[in-house]
Amino acid sequence: MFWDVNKLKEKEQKILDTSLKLFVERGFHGTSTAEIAKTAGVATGTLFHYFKTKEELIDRLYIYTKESILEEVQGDYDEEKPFKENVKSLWLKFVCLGIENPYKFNFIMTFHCSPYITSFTKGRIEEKFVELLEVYKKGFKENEIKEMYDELLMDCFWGNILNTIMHFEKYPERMNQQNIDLTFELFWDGISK
Amino acid sequence: MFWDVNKLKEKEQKILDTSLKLFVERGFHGTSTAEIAKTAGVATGTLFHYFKTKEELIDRLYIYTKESILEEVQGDYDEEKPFKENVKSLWLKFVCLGIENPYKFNFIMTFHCSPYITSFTKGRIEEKFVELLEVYKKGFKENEIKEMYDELLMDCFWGNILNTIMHFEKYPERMNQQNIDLTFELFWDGISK
DNA sequence: TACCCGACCGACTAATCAGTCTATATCGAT
DNA sequence: ATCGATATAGACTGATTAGTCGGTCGGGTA
Repeated sequence: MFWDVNKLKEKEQKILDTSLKLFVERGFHGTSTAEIAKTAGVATGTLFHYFKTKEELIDRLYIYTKESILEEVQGDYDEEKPFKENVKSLWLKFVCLGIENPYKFNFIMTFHCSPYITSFTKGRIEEKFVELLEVYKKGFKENEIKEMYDELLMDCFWGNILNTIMHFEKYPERMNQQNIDLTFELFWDGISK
Repeated sequence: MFWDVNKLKEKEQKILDTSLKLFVERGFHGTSTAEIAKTAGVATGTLFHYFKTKEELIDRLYIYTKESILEEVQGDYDEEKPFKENVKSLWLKFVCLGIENPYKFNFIMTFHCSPYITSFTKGRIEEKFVELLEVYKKGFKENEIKEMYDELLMDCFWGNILNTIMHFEKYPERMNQQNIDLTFELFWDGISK
């Protein structure tokens, strides 16, 4: 039956959610599978039923986390609006998402360089992010932006977003409309001619 | 004798160097003390002779790493030169240091948020960095900089440095005078009024 | 009814871990 | 030459680890 399909996946889901939290708080090797299972309220046998190895667990957690972020930032581009507003809108969406989901972003920041995630997995999900930004790349070329190669522009964009999220995580009392606008201007005025 | 004093500390030094490399590559819990000892070419007994616990090892490694960076960036401020040049000179020193010592910077990035380093240690070394930047803070206030609070300015400065290091680590073929100058302008034009 | 398959469990195992212990070696000082 | 202190070694230990195994349970199918 339909609700049983969901119920079946409930434990798998719980294992993923628990792993996200524990991996961020204590690291990959610092979190035992026994601890994940216990915290998630399942047996170790169940954990290894869904995930063949601990490596497969973190690998699939990486995909799951990145895809859930990607889903929330889809098809946002509005040709009617000025380019800067489009960029700011995307930037703001990522920043808000990061502040609302500190564990997800922390996990990605910590593990995107790690050897546990296979490069196949990294590449597969990276492609989707490049796709998302494709429509903006054209805009950057047509506007009053400093001359630079795509990779630098992308790293500046991402770097600024991650930096902003970490900053407001550190100083939550500073987070208000004015300061958020300011941090975007820091990025925009930097890349503007 | 003089060279014997150095020789005595040789193994301690080797343990620190080896730990830096292994902790970055495989994480804290992912690196066993036996592995560190073996790679460093000492016995486990020797490792625990110099470092009471694994926690003390990473704690002292953190101090050692940050202090070695700090030492190389001291007393650089030149009242004669324009402010922007002073800032760029400091910025450049950090960026070059980061590119020359990827393990050191990677270690700090990975572990400055980690629970293994005691907050006492973190605080003690953080003070010295704040001291270093004190002389620049005054300069920022007196120049044509956007109005913002110190913590945001500092996070932008550091964020840009770390971002730049990571970018050129990823695309070493892009690293040349022109692109390094450009990345600094990205920061400077961002914070400028 | 019978039986089959995937979900789920937790006791179990072989390997590995951080840290200890005891023994020897080498130092500088007297 | 002798001595206390420190440096070094590596076998050893109790605890913990990732992963296994043999089993129960319950819904779907024939």
